[in-house]
Amino acid sequence: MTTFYSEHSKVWLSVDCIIFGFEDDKLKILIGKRKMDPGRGEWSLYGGFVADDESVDEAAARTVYELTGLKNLFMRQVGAFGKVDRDPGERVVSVAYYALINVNDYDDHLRCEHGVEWVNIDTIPKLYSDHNEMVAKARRLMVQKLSHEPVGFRLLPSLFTLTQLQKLYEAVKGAELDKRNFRKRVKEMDFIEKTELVDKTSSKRGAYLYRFNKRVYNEDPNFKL
Amino acid sequence: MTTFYSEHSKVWLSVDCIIFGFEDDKLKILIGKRKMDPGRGEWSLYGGFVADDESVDEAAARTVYELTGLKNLFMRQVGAFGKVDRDPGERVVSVAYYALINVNDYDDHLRCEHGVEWVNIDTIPKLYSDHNEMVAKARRLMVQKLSHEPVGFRLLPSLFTLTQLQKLYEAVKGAELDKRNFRKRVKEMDFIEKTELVDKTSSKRGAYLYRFNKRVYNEDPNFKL
DNA sequence: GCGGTAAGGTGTAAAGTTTACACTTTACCG
DNA sequence: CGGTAAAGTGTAAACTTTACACCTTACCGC
Repeated sequence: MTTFYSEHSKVWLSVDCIIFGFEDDKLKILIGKRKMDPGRGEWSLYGGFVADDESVDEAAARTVYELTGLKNLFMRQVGAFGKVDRDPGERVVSVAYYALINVNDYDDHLRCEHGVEWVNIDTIPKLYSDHNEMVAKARRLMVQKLSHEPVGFRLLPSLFTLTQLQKLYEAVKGAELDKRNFRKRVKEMDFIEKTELVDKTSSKRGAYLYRFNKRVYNEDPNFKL
Repeated sequence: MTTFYSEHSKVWLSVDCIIFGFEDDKLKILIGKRKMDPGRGEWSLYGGFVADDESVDEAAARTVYELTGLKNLFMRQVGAFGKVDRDPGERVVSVAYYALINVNDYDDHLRCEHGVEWVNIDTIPKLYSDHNEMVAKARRLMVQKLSHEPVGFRLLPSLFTLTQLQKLYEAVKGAELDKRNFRKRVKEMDFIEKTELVDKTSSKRGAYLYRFNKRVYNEDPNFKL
């Protein structure tokens, strides 16, 4: 508030992305082995630098797009990570973001091209620099968000069964949920709409498919799971 | 993950601080009129630049120390604010932090020297750049934090009456609370200890002073108000 | 010294929310 | 046509939250 810009030093600013997916009843994130120094070969989040002509949010969205080809994802900032020595080479401050994707939307060839893998959130290896901290904070924020806003659907296909939804929330909360209590709550939320469609891939009998209706949600935005 | 640092541009990185205090039963923050261009004369948060040899967290703590002379405050990051044009002059990305202080600890001469004022959180004027956004987000996070962790005490003297504590939480929640229900909850939290001391400044009868005992809290860290 | 005043301090019952719990249905498969 | 495996359904007890009113104390002014 008292000095001129030019007296101060600039820093490199990067973004790192924690991309959450839900597969085999497990929460997972995308990580890969670093292809550049420093830290070549270490497990790492996918990231990039913030360019002159884009906001930090835009840089994060672009980075996720480069990796996945997906746009308009649900993304939120995790925070800025700014320890002096967090990057062994230079002073780089990084802003972490998390994103929610439906794993089916992510082309597997594209995934392999970038050399990233889905790894269970509970068994993340040691990551480059402070990336484990980023993941831990992202997870806390994500759990909080999914409990109070209807964004968990972003991790599922647009049509899903109640069992799928329950397994998702069990993975998020790290605890088993009671089927009857879970369904009771879902029934009270009118914006989780039952369709006439039935999924038979995971049971002989078949389960009704449900859908999240954003319009209906906006009329009475109350969510809790 | 694929390129070298030198191909990218650097940015100036600043910190901006939302300093919360509690005075006259109201939540307030410190703001001042900008003393530099661009934006000279506009209401603004107090901020500063991140130096080479300090982390972003350290820069925020130093900035608050410069302003208030206080150390070891409760501080949390609000987030990075990185729109391209958020600063009319140059590309500056700012990381916002909030801090909790007991207004009595802040020397009023020092406050005047820096030309900052306590302003009621509900009547913040238009601030410079994106500072209103920062304040809004800081407030959300602070309210959340104070509801689930015993940090509200940081806004009060180390000895406080239950009426003071209740007024604080009423200000935080923006709603009146029931005195009997409030005290019932407080009584269940053993780490809020009654002393034998009595405060007579705000009533003829006098009210017992209480104290937050961190040790006892750590043995059974459960807080909710 | 006594009545007014203004803040401090206290318990209980009703409403609402959360939890625990077990059996029937369906359709495929062998 | 019996076995199997997932889908689907209701109720009662425990717990939490809310609503609510009166007595106490000590100072002040008369």
